[in-house]
Order: sequence, then C-alpha cells, then structure tokens
Amino acid sequence: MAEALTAALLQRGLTVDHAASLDEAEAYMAAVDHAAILLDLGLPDGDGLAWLRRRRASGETRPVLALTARGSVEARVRGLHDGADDYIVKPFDADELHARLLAVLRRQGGYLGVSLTCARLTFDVETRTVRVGETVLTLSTRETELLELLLRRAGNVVPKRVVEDQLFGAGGDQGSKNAVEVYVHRLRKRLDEAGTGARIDTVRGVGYLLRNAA
Amino acid sequence: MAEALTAALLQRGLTVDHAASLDEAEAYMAAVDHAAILLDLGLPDGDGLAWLRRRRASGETRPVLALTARGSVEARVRGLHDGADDYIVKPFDADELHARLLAVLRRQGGYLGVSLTCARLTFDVETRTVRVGETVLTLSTRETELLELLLRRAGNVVPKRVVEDQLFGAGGDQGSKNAVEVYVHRLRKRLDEAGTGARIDTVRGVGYLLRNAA
DNA sequence: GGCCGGCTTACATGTACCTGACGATTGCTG
DNA sequence: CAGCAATCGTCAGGTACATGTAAGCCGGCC
Repeated sequence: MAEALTAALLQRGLTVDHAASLDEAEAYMAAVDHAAILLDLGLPDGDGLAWLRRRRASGETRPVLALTARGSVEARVRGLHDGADDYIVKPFDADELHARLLAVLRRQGGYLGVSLTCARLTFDVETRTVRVGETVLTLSTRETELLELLLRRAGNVVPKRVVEDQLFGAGGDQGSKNAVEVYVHRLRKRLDEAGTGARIDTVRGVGYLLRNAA
Repeated sequence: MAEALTAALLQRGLTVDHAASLDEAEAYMAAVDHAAILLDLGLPDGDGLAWLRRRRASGETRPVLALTARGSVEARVRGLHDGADDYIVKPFDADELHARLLAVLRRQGGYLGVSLTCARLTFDVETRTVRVGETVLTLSTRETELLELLLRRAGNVVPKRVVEDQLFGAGGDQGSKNAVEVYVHRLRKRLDEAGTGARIDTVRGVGYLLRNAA
C-alpha cells in the first residue's frame, strides 16, 4: 500500500520519502525538511498517535496527515487532538488524499498556487518566487518573467519572437536589440551557480528550450 | 441544523456568527475578522464553491471548512481544490467537526495558544509577546504585527502589498509610503540587537522573507 | 575570408530599497 | 495640566541593484 501511495503521489508531481517504521521516519525527518508527513497509524513498532503527541510536544511543526483503518468518530477526534492536521480513513481515494494534502500545504503557506517545476527548480505562480529545493532563489523581475515563460513550455522550444513579445512590448522595435540574449545569459548564469539541475539550450535560428540537465 | 451546530460549538467554548445566505455571510465577514468559516454548500442562493473560488481569488485567507451532503470523491476533490481547508460530509458528528475545526485553527497559527517560532524567536499569539529564548523582547505594536505576519509565513515570501494591507488599512493610500520599509528596518535592528538568530531577507520587487540566519 | 546568429562583457540610466532624522500624536506621570 | 517618553508616519539623501543598449568576440557555414 505504501508503494502504491508513493507511486500515486510521484505521478502527481510530489517528491516522496518512504519510511517503514517510526524509527526510520525520525531518521528521515532529521535529515530532510519535508513539507508534510503522512502517518500510517498501523505501523508495527508502536502507537503512532503517542509518537505524534511526543513530536508535537518537542516542537515538531510540520503538517501531519494521519492514515488509518480505524474509522470511529472517537478515533478521529483523538487523532486530530493529538496534533494531526487531517485524519483519513482507509480505504481512501488517491485523488482525495492528494487534494487534502494540497489543502494542508496551501494552508501551511508556500504551495498557494500552482507551481511549475523543472529538475530541482520550482516556481510559485502566486508569490512569483523561485526555489531550488527548499532555499529561495532571488531573481530580478525580468529574469523571473523569462524563467516563467520557459517553465510553462519546459521541454519545448520557445521561439525568440515570443520571448521578445512577452518580456518587452509586442512593439516591433528595430536595431541591435539583443536584450533577450542578454537575459538568457544572465538566467543561465544564475541557474548554473545555484545548482538547479535545469539548463537552457539554444536552438539556432528558432529560440530557447528549458530542460533537465541530467 | 444550523441551530444545532451553533449550539454545539458554543457549548465547546467557541463564538459563532450564523448567516443564512451568502449575502448575509459577506456582510458578517466584512465586519468581523473571524478565525474560520463553516460553509454549507447547500445554501439556497447560489453555488457555494463558486463563491469560495471568487473569495479566494480576491484574497480571502481565512480557513474555510465545507459542509455538504454530496459525498462523492469528485465532489470532495473539487471542494478542496477550490480553496476549502477541509471537506466534511453530512451527517457528521459534532465532536469530529469540532476537532477538525481546531486542527485547522491550530495549523493556521495562533488562536489556540500555540506559539509561532523561528530560530530562537517565539511568539505567543495569546498574549502577543515575543521571546528570545527565555527573555521577553518588547516591540511596538506595529513591529509586533509585522513580526507576526512574517512569522506566520516563516520561510515563505510575504508580498509587500500583503504587508501594507495587513498593517495599514487595505485603503490604497498614495504618496510616498515607504512605511513598510521603515518598519522592516526597525524590526531588523531589533531582531539583530537581541541576537534572535532570525533574519529578514529582501526579495526585490516582491516582498520579505523571515528565516533562520544559520 | 566574410557573413550571420548567438555569446559575453561593459556601461549609463533608472528604480527599489535602506537608513537616519523630524514633526505629530499618543499615553503615561508627576 | 504640563512634561516626558515612546511610537507613528513621512521625508530626503544615499546605495545597491536592475535594465536596456552597445561593442567586441566566437563559431559555423557558404
């Protein structure tokens, strides 16, 4: 069931670490700043809710969604009181779990809008912020616009004309305006220095293409 | 059913305003800064989810719990996608609704004595006091408001506009208003002098971001 | 070689932001 | 009520960064 769940969430664009026990989970949680935690209350090595209570008491703030087969009202109330942000009873639908997960993340801040991604890059359309993994990457306005444009067509070539029209007015200016090339250059430099794992390829005579470097 | 629900929540120590229609609800919501909203999707005067989508689009941030008789997975997924923080199917148990409400409030930060933290900083929402480790740090009202705002979205960018709207009225005043910058400056100074280990980053053209300096 | 498209660096201008200071207001105290 | 301190919002001067243009460079292709 964990495998199926992991696959379902990966397919929906999330990154997942899977722990088979509470001990293993603690190891993961110490190492990675996860956005949220799915807690199966049927784990073999101890009471999941007691564990959750302890973690909350010692300052754990990450959202926790409890998964369980025990569907009684009392169980649900207890789970929520013990610090769960949502309580989902098996069997559940992957779409609903995904939706509830997004709702919690949205509330927690960050995942407000749709986010575009490529390699380790994520772009939050709502706040117009770029992240490399967890850390925020600050770009100038123009650089952000360019990156968004490329991200929306990630893996596909974006004609140079389109970039010009989108970044600067559609006004067909003349002369030696190589602004696009300059910004592509600046963006490349930033993506590279930040180790994003994303890269911009040039398609001569046509335009540019954002893709995963690996 | 609304009466029974109101009574049940009052009995559990919460304060409730009851609106019989979306129009009435808007009137209440404009006047009072509610901690959360229970939205019955079966209201006579219009589609509750469409209304929710519109409110979210125009900046409504209060948590919303959707109540409905339609229990299909698709309906639940749509409700959560449209901006609901939880989706509860009738008939439901008052205890569970209460527990889910508390879970959402807890997550939203404050309202329940849970304190917000970042680095060595802690903020008790109940008493509106700021601490650095054990010692209390006294800030002015505006500084406290700003810190709370940043703390609620710690690690995420808070757009400058949001700060303006939250600190001063949403009334779009004009003129040379760099008040936000001034308060950010003052707060930075205080956080720095007190050795909080927290720091405010500037994201040019977007807003500010509170994070652990280390 | 000479042309063409793209790359790279440099630079002048504008804009966003920072920061110290000032008058106005508020609240407290003698 | 006068006097004082803290806080508030505004402003002016300074700084750092973003922007768009230009000029020199590189590599492919006829």
